[in-house]
Amino acid sequence: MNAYNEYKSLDLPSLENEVGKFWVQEKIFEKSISTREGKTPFVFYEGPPSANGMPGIHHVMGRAIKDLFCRYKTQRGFQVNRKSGWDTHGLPVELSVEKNLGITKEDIGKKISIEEYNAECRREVLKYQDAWEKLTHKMGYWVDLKNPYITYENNYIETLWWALKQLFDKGLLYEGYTIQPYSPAAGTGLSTHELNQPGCYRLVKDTTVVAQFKIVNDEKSKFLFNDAVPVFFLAWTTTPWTLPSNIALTVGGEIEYSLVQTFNPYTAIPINVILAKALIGKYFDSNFENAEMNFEVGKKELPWKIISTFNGKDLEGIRYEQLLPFDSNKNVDLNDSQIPFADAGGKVVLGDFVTTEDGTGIVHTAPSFGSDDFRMAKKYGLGSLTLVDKQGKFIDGVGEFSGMYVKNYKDDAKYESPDVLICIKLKKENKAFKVEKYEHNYPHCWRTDKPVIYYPLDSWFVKTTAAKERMMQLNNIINWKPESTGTGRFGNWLENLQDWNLSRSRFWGTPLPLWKSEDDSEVVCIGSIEELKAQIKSSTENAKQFNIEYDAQSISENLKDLHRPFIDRIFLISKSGKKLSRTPDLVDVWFDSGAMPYAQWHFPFENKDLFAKNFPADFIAEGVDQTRGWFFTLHALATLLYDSVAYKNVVSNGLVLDKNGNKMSKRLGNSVDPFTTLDKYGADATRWYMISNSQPWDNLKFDLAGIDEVKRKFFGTLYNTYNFFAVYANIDKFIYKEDEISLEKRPEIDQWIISLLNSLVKTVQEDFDKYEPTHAARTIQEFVDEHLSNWYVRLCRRRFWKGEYTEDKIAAYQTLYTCLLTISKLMAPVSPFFADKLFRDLNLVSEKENSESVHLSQWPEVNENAIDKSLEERMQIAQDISSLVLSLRKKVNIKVRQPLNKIMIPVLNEYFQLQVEAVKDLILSEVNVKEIEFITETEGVIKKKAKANFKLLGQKLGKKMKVAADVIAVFNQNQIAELEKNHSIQINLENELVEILMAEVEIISEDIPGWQVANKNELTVALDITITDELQEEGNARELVNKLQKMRKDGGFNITDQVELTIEKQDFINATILHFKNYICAEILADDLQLVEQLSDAEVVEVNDFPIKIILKQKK
RNA sequence: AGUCCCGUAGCUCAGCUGGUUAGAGCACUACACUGAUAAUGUAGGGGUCGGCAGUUCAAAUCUGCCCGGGACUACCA
Repeated sequence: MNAYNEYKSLDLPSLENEVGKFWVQEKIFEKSISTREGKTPFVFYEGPPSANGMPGIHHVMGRAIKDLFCRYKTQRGFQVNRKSGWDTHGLPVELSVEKNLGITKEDIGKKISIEEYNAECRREVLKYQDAWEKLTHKMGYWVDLKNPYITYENNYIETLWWALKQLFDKGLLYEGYTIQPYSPAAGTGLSTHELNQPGCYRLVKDTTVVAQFKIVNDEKSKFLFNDAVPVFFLAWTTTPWTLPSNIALTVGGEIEYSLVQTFNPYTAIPINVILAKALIGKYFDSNFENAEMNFEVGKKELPWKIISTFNGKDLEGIRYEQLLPFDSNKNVDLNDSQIPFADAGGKVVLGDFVTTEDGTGIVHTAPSFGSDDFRMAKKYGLGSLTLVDKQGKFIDGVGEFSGMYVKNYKDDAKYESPDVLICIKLKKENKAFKVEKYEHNYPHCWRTDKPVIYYPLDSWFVKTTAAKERMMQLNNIINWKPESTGTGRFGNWLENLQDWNLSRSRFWGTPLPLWKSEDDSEVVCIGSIEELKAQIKSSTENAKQFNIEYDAQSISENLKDLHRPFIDRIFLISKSGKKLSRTPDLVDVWFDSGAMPYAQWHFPFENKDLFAKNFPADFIAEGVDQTRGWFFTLHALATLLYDSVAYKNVVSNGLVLDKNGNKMSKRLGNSVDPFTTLDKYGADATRWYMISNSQPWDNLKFDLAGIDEVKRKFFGTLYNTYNFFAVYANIDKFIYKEDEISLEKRPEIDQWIISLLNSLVKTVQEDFDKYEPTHAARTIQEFVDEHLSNWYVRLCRRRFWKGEYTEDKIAAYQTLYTCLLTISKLMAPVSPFFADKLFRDLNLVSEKENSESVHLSQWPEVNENAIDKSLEERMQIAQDISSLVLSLRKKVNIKVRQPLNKIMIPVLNEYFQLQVEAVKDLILSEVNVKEIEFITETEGVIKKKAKANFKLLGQKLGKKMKVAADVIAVFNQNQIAELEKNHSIQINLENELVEILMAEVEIISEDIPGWQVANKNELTVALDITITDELQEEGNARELVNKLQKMRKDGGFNITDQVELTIEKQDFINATILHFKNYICAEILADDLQLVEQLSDAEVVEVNDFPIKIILKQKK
């Protein structure tokens, strides 16, 4: 009892296992929240992971960041609730279910009912929940797994409905029409996610055409006509099947276009054409520019001539004739009515997306089949033509093309491509300028392998653009780490904000709570289950009134699960007697997670107070890939619903790459399994490595060797330091029962390490407050390695293992104990297991702290009075001087055990001398030298050197700086003396006298002629290397002690065992033993030392190259 | 294509409100130390600070352009 645990080796994984068990048994996590009851909350939101995939090493990274700030704030006294969550809806779940069942989307509702399908999804979605929970425990991520929010639960969905209803009531939810990737073969729209499946973009050869659009000669276009020759726009397309649906031509306003005189290559008819000047070379051979104007079909030499050149702007509004007029495109659709083509299209418009990289610089625009095209139609009030139906075939009334599939969707062996047929037709009609095969990347439906087309589909949108300005304002008060993600990536995204397309035509997700009449005239948005019940009730009455059959009882039974298909079975009857059916779309899963601040509490149906206390979040953290995902949806919903930010601080962390900087992927086999990593290296070393190696927002090149290094350098050193303390504290029975020895009564070195320790606490606290964990970890590591272990413990070793239990010894124990305990608190957020073990090993004996775990303890308070910068400075001087002396010893090959008489240090000011004198004893014992002699300038033995202070002089001298620096660098001793005496000196710079002040120059002592000298910055040290007989004897004595200590150790003696020593007389050693007998005995714990004439059965050891015979025995 | 991040020793990273000879750890080599010892100390080699321009007396640091790696968003007529 009451002894510090001592360890034989450092085994992080088993240590963590043990600490983890302790946390569970003693409910430490629960206590970390319950003991902060009533304290200021620090609100954290957990971004819900999807448990239908295995966690990866990058999840350890992300969660380490989340965990460390939550733990830190707990230590700072805040109450930090952490509700966990699971993201359960969405495409990935559906895809894996389909894969498992071997079905496709078309089979749903046919081979398998929606009910069974969704039941399968529900089972699938938490498939890896166990693995996730295991990882959570293993890595020490504290989050409340017992009460997670789960996005598929009815309560969660009900809150989403509430949120949607809020938006609906504010007029922020509307139905619109957009162009989306659509697979006619599968009969379904595709998400961008689906298009990004591997292999969807494929290189295909398509028939392309540069079509000629004949310009109408009118007031606007007359500048293009000067004879009877017809003038055409040239426009290129890779999808000729969209040409019958052409509505407009788009040109770039600032792009230069030329009117070119030439012939149609297929008909040899003389024509004038317009295309971008920069692209003329693509269609015309420069050899035939201005050639004689005649041409025959089949000839290669196509003559051409530029008639004029103008800007795209000049073409705006010019009209052209419909390229392929049919019955069905005489009129076009515009605002639900039919308008003649010429009134709603057939003209040139300006678009900023036009480039001169390929094509002709004039873009064929078919609003139904391209999103740019669609945008242009909206902007210019153009109509649209959709001459292709959802099966992917031309509708009736497109002449010979009617009923043809635009791509070979039915695997018809005799299939003829309308692309080709249209090109042939155009050629014949003098409307094609160039037809060729073109190879390009085109998206394909990953399920059917058939080309996707872009097609207009109905969708519901959130009108985020309405709150664009407000969202940007609110973004300014969010503290982004790094800042650039907020101002750059996120800010930019907000500036170019589009409305949020909510609709997904899928099965497993939150159903849109919208019920619509068939004629679209009535829409009801439902905001709660109660409301839906009320609607069913009023529907019953409405139904009665209109004699419609309505069985409220059986309809209400579908309320038990708010998913499809049950919800689809609910229909309503409006006051006007219309049947309202649910819009079959689901809500984008990002809405699920963006609404988690409300839905996790089933707000506003329950927990109103809880929500109020937990909104907005103080802190969230996710990968930078969430910028336009979760970070956006949280922000958008908070702005729209509450005119508030959703989070005040956000850390967006980078990716975890493999050690070569490549993205980890299962396919490449370079992904790192988090479980084996944690098993082998431990969570603490892994977490410490991740946090200390690179800033969270930089990508981490994950290298297992780096974890090893952290384990050795940091944990190894800290463990050694603790073990050192434990071994001696147990011997001396130090249990911190004595009163605290006041700082001023402790030796300088104790004051120093305590000063550094307080500076450390301050820095680490500031770093954590600023969400800069990397600097915090590195600073802690530097303190432990450089200062505590390599200087404090090394210099103080003797204080621990020598002599009586004096006040000095107690001071040493108290100091080291305080350092270790404080370190345990500072490192606890990053490496929670080891920190807790360290804390408890110390505290179980001392019982100084009343917390049973470091994670329940209070963050150390900074004692500003203990911080002594002047002391820190002089200890730095001591370290530098010691290092210089050691390097001098090395240079002349005199080992440290050999004492030397003196070192000499030139002093240039009194303060410096005082600083050195204060740490003199430390230096002398560290470098084993008897005395320090200070050499002042008056003795004239120091060679000095002057150096310009660039910062000061540069501002003063400007251009002359370089010359001045050169002049000052070669100042002789007299000049320096003059400067020191008068505090200024005149120098000649390019024939101009300039006064240089003392303060503008640094003077350093460079050399003491005649001595061994070493320099570091302004510090200079000389070493007297004369070894007198006396020094030699002392050196021998110390060497002998060293050998004897080794014999003790090899002989397996305990540290405290007393010994008896016998040595055979030798000329070499006699004097030494005579003079240093007491010293030797004290060092090796010998009661007596016998010097005898002859020894048999003795051990022979070499002392400074002389063999000495020795018998060392344990005293009985 | 746009936006953002990153590029400093073989590797991982500091330094970047412009200022003197650009630092640390790891790795490598040599030597030393030895009651913290699978630790430690000292010394050494190793750099066009991604490239090119510009601003300036002075640029790793500020500006512009470019190259390479990565992320996201969009598009490919």
